[in-house]
Amino acid sequence: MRDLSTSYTTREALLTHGLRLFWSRGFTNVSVREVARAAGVDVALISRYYGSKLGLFEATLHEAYGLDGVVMPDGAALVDAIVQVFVTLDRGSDMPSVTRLIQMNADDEQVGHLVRKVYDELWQSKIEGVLGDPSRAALMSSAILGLCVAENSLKLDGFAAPHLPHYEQQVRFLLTAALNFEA
Amino acid sequence: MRDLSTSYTTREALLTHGLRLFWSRGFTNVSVREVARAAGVDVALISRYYGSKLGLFEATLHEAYGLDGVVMPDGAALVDAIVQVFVTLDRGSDMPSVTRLIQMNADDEQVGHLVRKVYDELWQSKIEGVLGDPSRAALMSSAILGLCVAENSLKLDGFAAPHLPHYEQQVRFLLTAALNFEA
DNA sequence: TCGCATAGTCAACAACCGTTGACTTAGGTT
DNA sequence: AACCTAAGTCAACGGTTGTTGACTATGCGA
Repeated sequence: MRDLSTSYTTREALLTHGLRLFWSRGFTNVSVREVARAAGVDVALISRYYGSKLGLFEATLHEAYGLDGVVMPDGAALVDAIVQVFVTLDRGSDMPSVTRLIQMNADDEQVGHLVRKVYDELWQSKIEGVLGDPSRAALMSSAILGLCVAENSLKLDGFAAPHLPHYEQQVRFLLTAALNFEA
Repeated sequence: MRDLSTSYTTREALLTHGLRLFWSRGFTNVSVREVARAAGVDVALISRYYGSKLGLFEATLHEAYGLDGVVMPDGAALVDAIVQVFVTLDRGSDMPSVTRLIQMNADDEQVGHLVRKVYDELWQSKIEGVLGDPSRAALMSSAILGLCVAENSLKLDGFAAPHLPHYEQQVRFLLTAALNFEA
């Protein structure tokens, strides 16, 4: 049987709802009281179990991106993989997007540092490992970020409708261009 | 002689310091008390003169981007113009960058709407007017945004040092690529 | 000189923030 | 049964937020 001890359930509930809320509205815009209310538990339990609000946030980071060892293909397949993860997977899914995470938490210095570390460990370093060239990898990252910001934050007309056939084509185009960059 | 009536000076001081602070740390992360302290005036004067915190923010938007009618060139010169405004002008200058403004205020829905409107009026619609193609214009915007986010928010290694000769080259490359996008 | 509108000061408001410590309750072990 | 550890509850702390209204001071026109 599954372990139904209350402590486990509470911790998990806090983690789940913290994840959902932090990712939808950013760290600073979500209060611990709100997370606790969503999880149906007392506020004090957050401090008890995760030490602090930041502790809970860090836990959600590990929960979301902690252990998966994503293997990056190279060449044109790299573009496919990125498109799949950043476009197909992120869109319409509950799974939090790293790029969305970045743009939602650009305001807080402390959190921004954490987020940056996650992005680097999860994507930047891997893309760099595949491409070999840090400069080109950085350009690819910026292309990814730009597309995400344009869509989520700026809500540009061209990107506003996710079902548009243009979108994936655009993403693919820009990524391929960045991939072929020569310094 | 210059008009030295106190009311004018106070309004201007609030506007100036509000501009500086809002642009450096975002709307939500700056308190009205902080702006008032920087301006050397009482907090209540913000509500008096600008109605509310949001009112002051709107005023700073108009102050920064209100009246200048930027004329956009076309073709390759468009890339030059964008590079000049978004890279050369923004960097190291006190003049607030629109892209920086966008990324700093992505968290607040109310402010985000204002910021988006400013960006569209100031750049997106103009780029679109020059290129004719909304899809390509959106792609250029996303390229611009990505470069800005990669540099300011993510602080990627490749972009961390503004004096790097690579940077302008990268910007130019990605913008040109987006410019040549064909749907 | 008498108002009077405006500028500026001050204290307080109600609401929210993250965090803490004392408390009661329950479960399992000796 | 007695004990003890852990879980959960509750109220309060000190701090910050944006905003308001009553107050005084100043300068200008009648």
